[in-house]
Amino acid sequence: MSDDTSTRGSVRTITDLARLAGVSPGTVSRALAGKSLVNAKTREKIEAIAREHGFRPNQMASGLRRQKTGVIGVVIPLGHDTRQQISDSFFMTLLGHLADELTREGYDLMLRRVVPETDADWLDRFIGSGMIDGVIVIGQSDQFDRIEDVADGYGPMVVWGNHTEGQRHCVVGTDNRLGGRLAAERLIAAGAQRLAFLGDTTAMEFAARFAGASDIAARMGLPIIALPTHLSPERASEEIARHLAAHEGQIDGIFAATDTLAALCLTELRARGVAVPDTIRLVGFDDLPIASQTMPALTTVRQDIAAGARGLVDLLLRRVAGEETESLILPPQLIARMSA
Amino acid sequence: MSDDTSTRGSVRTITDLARLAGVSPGTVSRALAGKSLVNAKTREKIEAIAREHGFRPNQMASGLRRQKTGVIGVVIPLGHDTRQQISDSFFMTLLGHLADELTREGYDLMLRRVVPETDADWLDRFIGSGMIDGVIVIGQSDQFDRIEDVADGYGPMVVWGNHTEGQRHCVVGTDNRLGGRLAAERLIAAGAQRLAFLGDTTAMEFAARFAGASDIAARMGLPIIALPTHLSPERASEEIARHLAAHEGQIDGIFAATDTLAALCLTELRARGVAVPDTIRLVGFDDLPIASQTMPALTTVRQDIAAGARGLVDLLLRRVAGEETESLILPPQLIARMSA
DNA sequence: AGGAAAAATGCAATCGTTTGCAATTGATGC
DNA sequence: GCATCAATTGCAAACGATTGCATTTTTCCT
Repeated sequence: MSDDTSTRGSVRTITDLARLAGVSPGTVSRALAGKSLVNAKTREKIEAIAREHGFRPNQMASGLRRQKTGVIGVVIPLGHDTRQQISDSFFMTLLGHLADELTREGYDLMLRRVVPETDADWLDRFIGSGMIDGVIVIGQSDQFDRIEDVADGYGPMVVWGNHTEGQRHCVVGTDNRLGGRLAAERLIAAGAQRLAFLGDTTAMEFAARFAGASDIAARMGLPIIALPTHLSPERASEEIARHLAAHEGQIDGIFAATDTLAALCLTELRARGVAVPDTIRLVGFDDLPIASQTMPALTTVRQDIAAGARGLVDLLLRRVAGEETESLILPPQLIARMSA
Repeated sequence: MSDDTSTRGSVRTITDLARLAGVSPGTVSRALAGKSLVNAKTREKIEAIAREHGFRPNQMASGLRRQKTGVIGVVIPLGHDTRQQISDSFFMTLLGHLADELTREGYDLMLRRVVPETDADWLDRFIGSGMIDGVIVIGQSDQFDRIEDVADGYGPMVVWGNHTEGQRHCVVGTDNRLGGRLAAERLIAAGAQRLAFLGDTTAMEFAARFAGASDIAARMGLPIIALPTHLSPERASEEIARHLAAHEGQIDGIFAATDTLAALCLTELRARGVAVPDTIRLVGFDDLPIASQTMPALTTVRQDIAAGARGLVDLLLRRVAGEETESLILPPQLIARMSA
């Protein structure tokens, strides 16, 4: 190839480039940074040489000097159930949108999955590494207190999760309690009288969803029970089967904490020959793609993932810039389909 | 809190710590790095102080000096169809496993999504940034040639994708052609005589799957047609509907490039009142969680995602260490369920 | 006790870029 | 033609950790 004369990579540092251009490294730095303090012709020449040799300034050195890395950390704390989020397409979709948003703002994304149980120090370690300008925590898991602690001393952090009155860390999330109310109202409107909640209520978001459903059940004088269930498909199927067997004939409306769980539940119900929505009504949460593809299609509570990602990035970047920001609570929306 | 006396963050540099410990920065560095050249008591003292003040060495500075960052780049090139992979749970699951594997090996993961069309320079830019010790490319998209070019001058790169005879870059992937054969054989064994392939054959992996199916069709003297379909759910549904309408009654076996497409196809077939597998047999690819939850459950060709992630990381780290490595081709496995 | 070898530590240069300040160049006005 | 001022550029000190080499301290042997 003809442009191989450029000996790809022979110009590795700004100093090499400076020598070629016959100027000082400082000038090269300014030229490439687009500062106005450099003569137009000089800049042009430098840019030409840089382009020709495919030169890229070393981000580590730049980061070190400027005390800014251009990288945002995204950390996913995993609960006991290590495999929990790996298959949860909600988190993964959120991650995809985050990557888009951050890229658009010129930031890179450093992803870390941590197991708080085996590594109490997870958040401080990430922040203290000097590699990131800010951090987005996806999911509070059972680490609410630790996050609160960190928030006191570290500004540029935003968390996806549930909002609690008076909390100190900045959070973005759906109004889970309201979502729970919508779900329960729908189940009852569809004729359900004895409700059940499918999900692990030790997770804050899920607890709030359950609380919302309980609000409505209480107001209507109807019973509601919680059926603890893990998120990972292997365990969930079995647990759901047990729950359904144990409460056979005693429930006629199920609110699943997640569409994923709802879909599994649907499979189990079919296996048991239970008619949905005639015998048991079912409502999910998230409005994942799968919700519209089950048979019958899932009635569910939608979270606006794209808006969530935008909110997370927007708030975080303002915090990186030193601003104080309020939390952002997004409204859930009931998507009526066939299952309730 | 009592340990707030540690004035969190007052000890920011190795020099601060050295002053407190009454030694030189060099010694602190050696102590923290676990080198054996430092006295046990000194080390202990330094470690104690470090722990007490929550000290973490700055990774940027360390990376700069050592010319090693401890970060592996993961880049997802997006085709024309920008939204393509965002919802594709195959890629996201692979990403999750990659994060696990890299963490286990002590590396961080830097994620970047790029649109080669608007940014011809995507791969060189990432590599030249000095931020990463190596790069994993998830999917060749339509960038085969560019990847080949880069591979000539840059060692630590491994690509997830399809293997082509004589290619120069190191790839990990499923034997797509064999997978395609398995799918077609199954369809035919289930009674299909007129086959169709659902998917975009301009993507290399998909082309190989189609080629495999065509091998079998040709051997059996049966016809097979390609029905070009995008991956994003919005466009796919509509396109599938059009295909089904256009070829009504002319096909009795469909091989979908992806479980996601297969699931959508199933929904469309149901909408049209077509019986599966009686009238039309359907086989997917990937064995995603959704495959076992459709009605009827999907017969599909499994890719071992976890093994793929392990392979990618293993090969990459060996290349980071300077080794030359061969590509790794994983065997697909037919998972027989109800749809064919 | 004396001396050599081994162990521990300190010193200072280095990684590549940025940036405050000083020095140079060129332009302008009289 | 000279002083003045603005526009460019060069110089050198950072950023924080690492490491080869020199120096000190300790250990151990005779």
